Order: sequence, then C-alpha cells, then structure tokens
Amino acid sequence: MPYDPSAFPPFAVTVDLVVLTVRRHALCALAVRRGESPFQGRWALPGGFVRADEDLSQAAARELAEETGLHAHDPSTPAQDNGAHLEQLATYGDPDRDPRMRVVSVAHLALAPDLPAPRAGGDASNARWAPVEELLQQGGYGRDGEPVAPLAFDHAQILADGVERARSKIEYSSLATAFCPPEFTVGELRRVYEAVWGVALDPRNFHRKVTGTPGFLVPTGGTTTRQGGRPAQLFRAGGATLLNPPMLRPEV
Amino acid sequence: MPYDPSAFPPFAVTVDLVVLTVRRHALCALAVRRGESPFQGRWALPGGFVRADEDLSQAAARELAEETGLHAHDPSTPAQDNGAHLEQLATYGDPDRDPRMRVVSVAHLALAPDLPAPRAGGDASNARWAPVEELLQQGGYGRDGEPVAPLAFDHAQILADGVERARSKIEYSSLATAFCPPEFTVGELRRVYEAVWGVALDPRNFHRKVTGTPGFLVPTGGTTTRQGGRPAQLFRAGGATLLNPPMLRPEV
DNA sequence: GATCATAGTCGTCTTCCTGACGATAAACAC
DNA sequence: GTGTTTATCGTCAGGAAGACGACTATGATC
Repeated sequence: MPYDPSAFPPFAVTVDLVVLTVRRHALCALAVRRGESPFQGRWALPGGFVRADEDLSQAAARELAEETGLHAHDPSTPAQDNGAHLEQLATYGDPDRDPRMRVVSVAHLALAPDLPAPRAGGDASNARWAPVEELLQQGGYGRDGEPVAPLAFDHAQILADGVERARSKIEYSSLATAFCPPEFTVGELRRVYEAVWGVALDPRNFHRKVTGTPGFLVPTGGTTTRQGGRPAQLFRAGGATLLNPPMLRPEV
Repeated sequence: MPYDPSAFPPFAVTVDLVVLTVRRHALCALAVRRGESPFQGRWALPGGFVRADEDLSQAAARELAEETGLHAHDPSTPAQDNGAHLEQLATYGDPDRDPRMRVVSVAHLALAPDLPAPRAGGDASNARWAPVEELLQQGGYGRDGEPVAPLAFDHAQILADGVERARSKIEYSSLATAFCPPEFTVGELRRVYEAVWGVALDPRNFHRKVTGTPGFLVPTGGTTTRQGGRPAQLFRAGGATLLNPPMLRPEV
C-alpha cells in the first residue's frame, strides 16, 4: 500500500549557518543582509533550502561554500587543511518562526580561521563579519553609533546557541584549532581562547597546559615572529580531538 | 508578493524519541514494534509526525506522553517531580532514510526513572524496555538466544547518538538524577552512573564527590533501607544543574 | 541471639593539576 | 644600548581525585 501523503503536513526545510571566526581579538559571526521580505534589509544568518536529493550536512556544506568559499571537512578529522569545521547545531521549528509558511531550520555551526572579506553573491555590502556581541544586543547601538536592528527571524537565538556551543566545546576538545591557520603558535591559540571566552588567560599556564597535553599540538619545527617579540614555535593540530582533563574556563 | 511554494521541495517532519531508563543495573531504551511497512515487525524508536500547529518540543512531549504516560518538564528546571527530562538530540535527514518519502526526523532524548511496563496503544507486546547493548548489536543474538534484527530505519545511529549524549552529559551536569525517583540515596545515584557508563565506581570517592558539590544534592531528612544494608540518607536533586569540576568518567 | 553479608559513611595518604607569579630568552623599535 | 613585546621555563601552595583502611547500621541465617 503506497503511503498517503495527506496524512502529514508539508514542511519546508532549510539550513542556517552560524559561521564563527576570530578577527581582531573578537569572536565574529557571518551575517548577510536580507534582500527580500520578510525582514527585508535586516541582517540574518546565511542559509537556504535543503534540496530534494541532499543530505542535511551536504546542504550546510554547500551553503557554506556559496557564502564564504570555504569547503568543510568531515568533523571526524582534525583541522589540518584550510577547511572549516562544520557540525550540526540544533533544529528550530516554531510554527510561527517564519510568517510565510511552516519552515523547519536545521542550524549548523561552522568554525573558520580568519578570512578575507566575505562574499555573498559577489556583493560585499550584503555580507559582513560582525562581533557576536554586536549582533546579539537587541536594539542597541553598534560600534559606529548606528542603531542596531535585531537579527531576522529567530536568528539571534540560533546565534546565541551557536556561540554557547563553541564556548563550551573548546573546553574539552581541540576545536579551538579550527579558528587558527594550519600552522600557529601557542600565543595565537591562546588569543583564540581569550576572544571566544572574553577573558584573559595566563600565558605561562596556558603554554604548560597545551604543550603538556599529548597529541594536542605537534611542533612543525619552524618558528615565526609574526606576533612580534621573541620567535615562537609553530605547531599543527595533533590527532587528539578530546582534551582530558579539559581546559578550564575561568569563573566570571 | 506571496511566497511561491514550488520554490522548495516538501518534506515530512517527524520526531523520534530515545527514551532511556535504568533497569536492573542496565541502561535500557524504549523500543516499539512496527506494525506496518516498511520494516514491518522490526523494532524501532517511538516517534511520529509533527503536527501543523506544533513546535518540535511540543511534538516530542506529546509522543512521549502517548508512549509512556510520562509528562516532560522544562529542561531548564531540575528534575523534582516524576516527569522526564526531555531535550532535543539531533536531526537526521538523509534522502534515503525512509523509502517512502523524504522525511526529516528531529530526534529527542528523554531520561526517565525506572517505570512500570511500557504501553503502546495499550498493547504491551508492541513496546518494551531493552538494554541498549542488545538494541545496538547488529545481527547478534539477544539474551534469550533469539536472533536480533537491527533497529528500523537509521534508528540504531540515533540511539547510539542518544546514548553517547547521555553518557557525556552526566559527567558535567546533574542529569543523572533524572534517572532516579524523586527521593534517592547516594548509592542509587551511583548505580545510575555505573549502569550508564558501564563501569564500577568507588562508593567512598563517589559519596565524597556528590555530597561535597554544593547544590547538587539536598538531604530530605529521611532514610531508607530499600537497598539493604545500613540505612542510607535520602536526597532530592538540588538546584545546581552544572557540575564544576565535573564527575570524571574512568578511563577504559 | 550470635554471626555474617550488605551497604553506607568518614578519614587518610599520595599524586596530579591548577592558579599565581618570578625569571630568563630572543626578537624589534628607537 | 635601552626599552618593549612576546615566548618559555621554573617554583610553590592549594585543591581534587584515586586508592584504600576503618567503622556503622541494617537484614539474613544458623
């Protein structure tokens, strides 16, 4: 007996992306300006419909490539190329979240090293990296004094969930290296933690922790002075994906 | 301009439930027998279609109540009544996961205290609590020597993900109390950890850890000897939901 | 009723990890 | 050279956890 399609209500399924990076010591997210109603002209997270023959992760990887040019690599492999870390975040399906129709959005979280200016269909004015605090403050004023409209739809909630996921996950995994270029110094990795958590960490204890955890960092042999000061050893991300014991986030 | 419904492919959206409990020192999941094709007669996770006016969490709570009689309480509140903990797990949307049509399933994880026999539309033979190892072993043999068919659809993967979520989450949260009755002893809580992790824990160190963590356990004043031996203090779950530092899962 | 098995609770000791912080090293700017 | 910046090594005290001894209070058994 063939299945009766009238037995269930039809949904549209989309993927939305929380793409995070660290720029100028701040945790930033990719935002795109909406060109059409609803929420026309407002900032939103990038995303789009899942196609009929696509898996959810494929759809997310496709949207990520379209918006940033980044290619995602499998979450099970460590970040060693220039690709971004991509993982499913959560699914949002409030019946009223989109005024047009019933849309269920499967949000994904992407972590990327610092990138050149974003592109959104070639139009740079319609995509930007914005500090997450700026995107999350409701009805406040941005860095330039302009009033800031909240993100479209429920994207402020999605972004907040993505930021919280990233903040907690770098505690017990080597995920912070996804924010770094393929080779990086201990200091650069520490600045990632400081930016994501919004705290200052002791450079000496941090150095002891990350270099003392087996499999976390692999020295490449090279050094760099791109941060100024004494030359620092360069490392690549090691095979270890779980940090045990975890890196402790300082109390507020 | 109204939205063009032909611009996106229609999906069916379901919720599937990983309902876990601890019975006879084993982590068990609720399984229901499928009455119709595909996978007719095979065991599967309970679930169903999301209705047109329902949020995803509402749909999950409704399915949970239909299958078990349990009512879910908000995840932000600690487990103090007999309700189950319910949280979203992940979403599964492979184009071929259901041979009938394109179905996206938003899986949820429910943790419940030990319950009387399950009910599935009043027919007990179509629902049971089964140890998760039994449900996850592919093509093996169950406790009674009967051959075990793998779960229907991609439900083995969903169950594995739910079990892993539960195993990791009791490390750093007070979620293990969701497996306990409203009042419980330290030993009962320890047996929950032992069943979920499949390890043996030192009773003395465990006692020190959980009673020494502020806000985790609140003594009720009563005692019980239902586990035999010396009477044990009864506790309720305290307000603390996060354990810091976490309970450490022993190495394999 | 004495003995035993069971489970709960309190302490001790050692080891490891962390946070705080002093000190040294190697580059660049002037 | 002097000062500044960043990296790296070392020391010390406090806290948490694993290993484990000891004692307590029940019920079960002979």
